[in-house]
Amino acid sequence: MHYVKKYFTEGLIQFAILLSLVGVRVDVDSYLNSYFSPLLETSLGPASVYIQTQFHSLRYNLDDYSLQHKCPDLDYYFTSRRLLNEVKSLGTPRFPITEVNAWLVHTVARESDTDSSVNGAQNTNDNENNSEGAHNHPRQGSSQHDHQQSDQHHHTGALVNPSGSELTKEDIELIDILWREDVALGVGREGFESCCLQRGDDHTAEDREEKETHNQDSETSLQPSDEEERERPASDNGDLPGGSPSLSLLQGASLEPQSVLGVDVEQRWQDFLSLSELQGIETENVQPIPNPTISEIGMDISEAISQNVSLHDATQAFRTRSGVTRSEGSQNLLRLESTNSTHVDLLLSVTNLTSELFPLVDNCTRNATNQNPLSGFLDEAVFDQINLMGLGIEGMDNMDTQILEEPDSDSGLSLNCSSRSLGSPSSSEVSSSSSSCDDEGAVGYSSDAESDSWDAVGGAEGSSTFCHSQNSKWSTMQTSDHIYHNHTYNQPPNQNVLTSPLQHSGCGKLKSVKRNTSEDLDLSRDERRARALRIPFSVQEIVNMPVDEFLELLSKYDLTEAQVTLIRDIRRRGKNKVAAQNCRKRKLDVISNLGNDVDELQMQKEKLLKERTQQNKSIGTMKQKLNELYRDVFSRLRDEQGRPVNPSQYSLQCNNDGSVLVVPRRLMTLQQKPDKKTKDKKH
DNA sequence: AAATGATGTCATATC
DNA sequence: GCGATATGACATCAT
Repeated sequence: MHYVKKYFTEGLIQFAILLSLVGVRVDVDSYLNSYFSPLLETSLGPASVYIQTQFHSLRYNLDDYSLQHKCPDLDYYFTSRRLLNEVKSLGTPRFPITEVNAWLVHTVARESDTDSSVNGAQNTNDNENNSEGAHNHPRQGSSQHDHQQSDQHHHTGALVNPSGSELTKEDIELIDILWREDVALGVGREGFESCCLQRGDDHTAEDREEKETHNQDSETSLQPSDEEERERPASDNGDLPGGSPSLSLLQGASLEPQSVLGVDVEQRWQDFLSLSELQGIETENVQPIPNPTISEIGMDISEAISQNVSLHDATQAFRTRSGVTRSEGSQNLLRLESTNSTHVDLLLSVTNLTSELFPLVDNCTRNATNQNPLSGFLDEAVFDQINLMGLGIEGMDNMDTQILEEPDSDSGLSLNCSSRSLGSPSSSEVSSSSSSCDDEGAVGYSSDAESDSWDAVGGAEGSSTFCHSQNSKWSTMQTSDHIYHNHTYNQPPNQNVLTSPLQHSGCGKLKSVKRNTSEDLDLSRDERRARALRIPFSVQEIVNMPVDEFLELLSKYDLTEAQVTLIRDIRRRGKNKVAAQNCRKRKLDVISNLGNDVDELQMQKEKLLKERTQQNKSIGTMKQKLNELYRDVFSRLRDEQGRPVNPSQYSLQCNNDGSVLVVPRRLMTLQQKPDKKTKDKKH
């Protein structure tokens, strides 16, 4: 009787819990109080409240809201209820009860596998449930039924999922581990556990211990409330102490004899149905939750992962027997194992887990909620969510693949480049590379890609079909990847043979070419031409070497006509370039010198002008003094009669002997005329 | 957008 | 005559 009571209690509590999972608090208290009030004292109220709030806190976690307390108090619960009632009053769609049906399907599946004795009753029950149209999907039911009848032995200890694949014991263990981690989160642990009771008492005992440890260690927020603490002793009469009330019920259920359990589960299901019928208002008043259960479940599991739960082994074992998703999970596992493991890896495994679990839910709910017009809502939501998770993981998978592959590809490119780069200089000696286009290794000419670019530019002189096929291969490869690589190979950077210091000062045409390919940034036109024709000499060498050496070089090596022409042109242009630069420099020097000369002459001119001014000034002073002297002299002169001499009629004449004569001006004019005549005659 | 300077290149002259 | 050099002229680019 004790077991019966426990199972009734457990069933009802499960029902309440499951309803709470979908955001509904079914008012079963009155029902339970009226029939099972002693049992209800143990854990029903707290359990439903607890799980409901816990579950909604997960929903918030899924929606990236702020993290909620994992142990919400009753205020939160009543707030949630109030809000849900408000939403319900708005006439929002009713939320289907597919969650409940899903777990019941698990229960049926488990019980169908327990033993043959139970199978008979189970099959009967399945048939009954199928006839009711509220339990199993017809396909699943029939397949399950067929499998069980034809190959019961094969399916012993395994759950059968709708797709026909099996959930073996390892899977169940995995699921159990996941749920064990989620037990504190309260997501239908009991329902799932009821499916897994077939594992036996030993295993259940182990689980019990693990449950306790996990409940005590992982979720501090899930510590039972005071009310729960008070009720714990009541649950200790048949249940193990510790953990949440749901856990207590679970443990109690696990201790049940399976034979009784199979009947009781069905009885509970019948009770549930009757309860739903009796409280149709309540079941119909199932309160909607926007985008609820699947995301919550998914996040529930992922949150279990986020709790540093080491599910690695379990998930791995789980994956190894999965189908496509398992293989994907394995790939993901292989990629991610090297790094921090548990989070993403387990998320992947959980995704696979959900993808394996929810088909059961899908089919079962579809079966169980055929009469519910909203039965597809949850299914679509479920699989949308799963798909989203899968897509997310696939996206992450791709990202990881890229991350992991890019270095390889990049390194491969580098290897290609380096290998080619290493290969060419070995054959880059002039003696071996000048005559044949097969020889790539001109000194300092690492790439022939310039030929195409050069030809495209139009700078080809002579036949540039020289090794064109090979160049084309190079060009396609180099235009993007080899551009910024060092082509100096074994040569030191300062010995880049194609780099002429004079050619880096700036070149107009070169700049125009440079814009065509980014590789041209460091190469002049002649350098590109020389590279294109595989000239085995550097431009600098061609330009700067002496004439005799240059002629010897031309005669020594078997160069084609185009090469010789190009070499001569390179030398001519190079020298002319230098000459032009020198010429301009000289011109500038000449201009500068002429400017200096102009300045100097200007200064000299100014000096002379100043000097002339000084002289003129002196002359003026002297004339003034001379005039004064005249006046002074004539003022003192007297004629024979003693009269003053008129200066206008007489003038002073200085002779070479220093004598001074006073000569009448008339006579002086007469003397000057014959002198002029004599001078003119002389000329 | 025009002016200007710098540079490369070609043609030509000169040595 | 050849090569080197010098230089004017032109084109192109950058400022």
